[in-house]
Amino acid sequence: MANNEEFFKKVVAHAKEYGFVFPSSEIYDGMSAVYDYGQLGVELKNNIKQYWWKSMVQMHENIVGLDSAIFMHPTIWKASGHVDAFNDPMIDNKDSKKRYRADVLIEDYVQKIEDKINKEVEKASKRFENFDETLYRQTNARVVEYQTKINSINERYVKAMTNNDLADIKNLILELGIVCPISGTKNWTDVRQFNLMFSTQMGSTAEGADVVYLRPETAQGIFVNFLNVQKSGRMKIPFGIAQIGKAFRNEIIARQFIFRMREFEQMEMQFFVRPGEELKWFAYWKEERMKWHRTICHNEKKYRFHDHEKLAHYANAATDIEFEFPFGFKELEGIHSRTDFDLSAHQKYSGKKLQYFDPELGESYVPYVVETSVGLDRIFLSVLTNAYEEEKLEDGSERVVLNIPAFLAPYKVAVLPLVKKDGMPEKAREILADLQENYQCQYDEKDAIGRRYRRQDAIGTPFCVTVDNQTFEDNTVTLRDRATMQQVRIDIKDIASHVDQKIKESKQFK
RNA sequence: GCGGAAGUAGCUCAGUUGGCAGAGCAUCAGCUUCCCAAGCUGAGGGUCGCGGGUUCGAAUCCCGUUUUCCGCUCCA
Repeated sequence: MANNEEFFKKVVAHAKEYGFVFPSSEIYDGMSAVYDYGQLGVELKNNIKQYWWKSMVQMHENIVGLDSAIFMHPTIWKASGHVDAFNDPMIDNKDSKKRYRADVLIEDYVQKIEDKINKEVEKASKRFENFDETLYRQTNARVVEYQTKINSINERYVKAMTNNDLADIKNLILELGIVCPISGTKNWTDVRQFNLMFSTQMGSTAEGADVVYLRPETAQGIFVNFLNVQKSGRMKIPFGIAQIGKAFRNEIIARQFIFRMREFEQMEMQFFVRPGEELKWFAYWKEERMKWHRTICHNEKKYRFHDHEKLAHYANAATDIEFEFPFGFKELEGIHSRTDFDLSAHQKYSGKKLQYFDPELGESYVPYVVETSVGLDRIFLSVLTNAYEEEKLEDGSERVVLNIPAFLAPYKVAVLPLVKKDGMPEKAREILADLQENYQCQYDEKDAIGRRYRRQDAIGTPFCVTVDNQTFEDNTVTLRDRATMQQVRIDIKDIASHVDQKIKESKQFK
């Protein structure tokens, strides 16, 4: 594990050093869990996006795209359950360092009182055979006393929650003498509210402004546009809507570099199906998506499914595709059978019908939804961690190489004059100009050729084209392969077709 | 959020008891070089994370803060 930690640190350092990922606002000390993509990172990220879009939208005639706004009507987040699901008050015990939900602590306390009541009543009823008037009265009085206490606790708790009076919830915990089950102490921190969603105001005056949220997932933008797309695109079920976009989550703790960020990018596809057919499609997409991932990293052992046993409120089946990062197997993509939860909720909250008339069945229904939702930044990280390699070469020297699949590599070709004289730079720039039409290319004439090859290795450029003296004799160049370091001599006019072929091969699933 | 450690040039780090801010690599310019980093000459680059305090004097001591890493915690 220590090795993996070291390895991961090296990948992170490499990402920064070569311009893949920078900490956000670095000159102002940075922002926790926010990162910027640099000149190489943006290329890699865009390539991943394009590949996903092509696979999902371009290659499926029944899937279309969408780009919905980040701001949405606040009621959407009530309908989706996001507003209610994440307003728990939390409290920490300073001695045991354990965190609890303050409401659960109070509920547990109330539960204990109820247990006491039950015990007493049970005790009393056992002696019921030889009826004991005194005991009956005593028990009755105590039940009333407990019940009053419970009621007053509940009343105060509800009031505090309604007024968002977190200080009073803490007071209540202190007054009741609730102790941490682990440390047994009452050394509590203040109660704090953790809300998953970022909020801001819309409207230019403070008084007239409404609270709006930054979307915590892109999916809802698809659901609320379901009928727009279906009708304007004349879509027939089953069909899908795909979207790539930013989402925002106010994570309590965000670590592991770009794995969990507060601002991140999702690539989602919501597939609308007939009720009752959702599990069939769930199985279909589960398999399809796994195949897709395996074109990015050809090592099958790096991927696995993690089926959810405990399902979210909206799902009737769910699985994750996990990737083996240096810090363990972690979720890359979620595939969820969301039932009709979202569309039904929006139908209810908006008062608008969100139904589809199925001409084959001759009836209307709220479609069921199967979702594929993948973290773009996580794929990025999986590509990077999987690509990074420190090689010991035969001559004893070392090279750091990023084995990024050619079809995703930030730069496809580097064009290099063997030496900076004899017209080689000019010839190289000629070739470069030609290749730039189709590929992201680099030109480099500084330093010895071997060093330049290493520089390209370090940023994952799969091909290096080198102009030498022979180029002027027969119009050929050498083409070096990143992985093997082998060179072939090919005609200048064949470079493009050669590179094309290799790029194509790089995503072939073996 | 709690606890621990760290933050000095682009990177890796040194900096003694508080006394002129350093090295290697990298970068840039030039020379050399016909195929796999570390040849020669020269140059640029730092408010020592940030703010305050102690001191004649702080990278160094103290307090606060922030970021990163580790552990805990959290993650429909």
